[in-house]
Amino acid sequence: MHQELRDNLETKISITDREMELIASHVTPRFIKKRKDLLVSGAICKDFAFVVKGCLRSYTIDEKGTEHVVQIAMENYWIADLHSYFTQQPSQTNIEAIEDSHLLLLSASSLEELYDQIPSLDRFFRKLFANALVISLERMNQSNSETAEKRYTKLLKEHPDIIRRVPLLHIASFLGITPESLSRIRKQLH
Amino acid sequence: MHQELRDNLETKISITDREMELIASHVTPRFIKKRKDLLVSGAICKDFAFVVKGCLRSYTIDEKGTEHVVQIAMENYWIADLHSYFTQQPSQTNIEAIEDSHLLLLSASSLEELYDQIPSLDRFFRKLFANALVISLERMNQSNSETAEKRYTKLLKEHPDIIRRVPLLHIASFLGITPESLSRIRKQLH
DNA sequence: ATTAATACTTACCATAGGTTAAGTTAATTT
DNA sequence: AAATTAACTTAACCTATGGTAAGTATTAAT
Repeated sequence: MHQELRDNLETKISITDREMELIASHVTPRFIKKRKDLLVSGAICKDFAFVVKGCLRSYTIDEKGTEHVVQIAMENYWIADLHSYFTQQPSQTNIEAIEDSHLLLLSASSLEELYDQIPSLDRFFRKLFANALVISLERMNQSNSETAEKRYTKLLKEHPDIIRRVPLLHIASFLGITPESLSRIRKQLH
Repeated sequence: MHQELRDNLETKISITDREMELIASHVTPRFIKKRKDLLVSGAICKDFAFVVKGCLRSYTIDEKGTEHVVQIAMENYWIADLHSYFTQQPSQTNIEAIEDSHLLLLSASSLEELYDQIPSLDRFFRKLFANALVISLERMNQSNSETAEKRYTKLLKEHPDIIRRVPLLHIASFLGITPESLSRIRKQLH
């Protein structure tokens, strides 16, 4: 269970056995059933979740009641409402399991302690956030420069796993279009 | 000239005089005239630029030759093509001064050295990238959930400085619409 | 197995924003 | 200060995507 986390950390930093024990002692395993919530908007996002197995989405709900998917996280991804997590203010975001999922939860206070005891964790998350930022800016740019059809075909090519495992209505929302539009786009692509 | 940078670092970490001297020795001042390029696509993004004074934009150009503004940076902001900077691969992005600007440039190799000599810089950039990520995800979400008019009025309210100092055509592009559309929106708002 | 809920599709009409084109205003350069 | 270039506006028309509604298919619950 902790091995996946260790492997993930070791993609960016090196970790000693002692350090890993310390990290493991701060992390809480959590199983969550499909369609159950890890976070509901209004609550404070207590934990940064590392996905050992499964699939989750974070999303907001606008005034009209429409959902907007912010992030889709599968194995070896991290998911949270970072704004709420960092500030410990109420979340605007919901996080829900798309499949039965195994998570490792790291609370904000635990992470603060770990930053002080294992300085390379600053480096790990510096790299993690920098990567995520590059991806987010690229996604924003695509949203401003490409049609929904191109965004879909690009996602299909680069993340076929998402297309396979995530319901179309959530993919549509992630792409910023309605399920009806994505259905039409798919049809045009035969 | 280095004081602005020190102040910026000290919003997130504390810095000793010795550390600041070391940082200063790795940083290159650069003056850039309005409408001149700091980075052209195809080149490798050598430097992370801290804006002491002035205003710049990063943007991509699509197949049709249309520009898409990715980032607008004014005083105390950092700007670069992060993907190119981290990987030292050719950039897809251009960076251009919107006003005559004073910058402090930090090369990728200098930054690597500094990370090893001043561990708290990992923490500084961890926080910087985390903040930027939160903002980028929020911007993406707005793009998926709000009309161009709402996005404009929100920008007007939260960043009146941008509206004042940046030409409308670049603001339009940043918002993901054409200058004609933004002009129409402005008219409707009287 | 049946029922109920969730996911997906289709079609028709509506609209925000894009495209084109022409003009005006403002900022630079000579 | 004239000339040039960049920035902004307006209007008529067009298109990608949204909204609504009704139906089918799939998955989950009883």
